[in-house]
Amino acid sequence: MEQQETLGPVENAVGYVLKQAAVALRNAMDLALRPLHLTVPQYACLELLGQRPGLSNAELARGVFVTRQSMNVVLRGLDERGLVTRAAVAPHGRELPTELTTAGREHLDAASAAVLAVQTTMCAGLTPARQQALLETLAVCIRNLNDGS
Amino acid sequence: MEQQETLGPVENAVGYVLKQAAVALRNAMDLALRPLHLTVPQYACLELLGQRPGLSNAELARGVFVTRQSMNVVLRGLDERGLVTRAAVAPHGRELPTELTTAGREHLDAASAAVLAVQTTMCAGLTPARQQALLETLAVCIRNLNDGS
DNA sequence: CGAATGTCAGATAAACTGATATGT
DNA sequence: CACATATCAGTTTATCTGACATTC
Repeated sequence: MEQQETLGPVENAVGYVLKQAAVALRNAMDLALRPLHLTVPQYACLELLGQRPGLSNAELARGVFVTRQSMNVVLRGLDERGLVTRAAVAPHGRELPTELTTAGREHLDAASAAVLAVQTTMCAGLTPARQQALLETLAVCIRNLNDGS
Repeated sequence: MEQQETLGPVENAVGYVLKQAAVALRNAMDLALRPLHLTVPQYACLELLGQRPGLSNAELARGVFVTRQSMNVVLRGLDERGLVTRAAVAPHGRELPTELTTAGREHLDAASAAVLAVQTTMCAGLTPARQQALLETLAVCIRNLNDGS
């Protein structure tokens, strides 16, 4: 197996490395969340709800950058499992505010700890300054990409 | 000192920002490659083949971090469109070396230019030193994540 | 035999677009 | 009416696991 040969331009492209990092992170999070039977999108939804209770489907969708339709699927799954509750009637418009149940809160706490561990692993050996620089540089990249579209 | 509460912890998590950047990049690349009727995995395969002609399916799969099965699908698509050719008989074992056709090379050249433009857009305003730091920091993250699994 | 490879088949996850109904 | 929301339905894309034959 010739894994560590000469590194061509491919391996040095920012996009390539960025994708690789995202995939590795995704896999690690999947693994960490599997014991809790949560997918990454489900976790993201719970986390957002934990910080901002009462968000509606459309608001959650915007918060995680997916369509309302995608978030609807996630939300229904969480609802069926009793991790969230949705208001039966809409207090305003068609918005159905969603909140964590006790079970949902417990799942979220466990999941948060697992995800934090992943993040700690990922950033091992990086000084706080370097982590901050990573955050800021990525923020610039995101803005650059989204401005164009 | 009071942090402004508009940004919750979610938006400051490294994983969150990393995913966001990867999604934004993916969308931008999809857009850039659409006129060429190439998906991102197909482009990645062409790029790798351009730099290392004669790679087999399994080797290509390892190069872009997907399974043999996934790469097989990509490769078949490219073969049917006449962008790559695969040896009819295996010179060694079961490996079927793959190479770009003339049309494949042309597609690759156009795709490379489009992808480079995306990358340039993404990194606008970043000094070479900051780009380099981004690459190195991400490399550390990748290593940290993969060592654990 | 054991290991790597190519490939067929089916399953899944996570997103999408389109259409429809409802409420302000 | 315009607009935002919820949700149903169908589709797409990119992956995966499992199985099997082949070849060194």
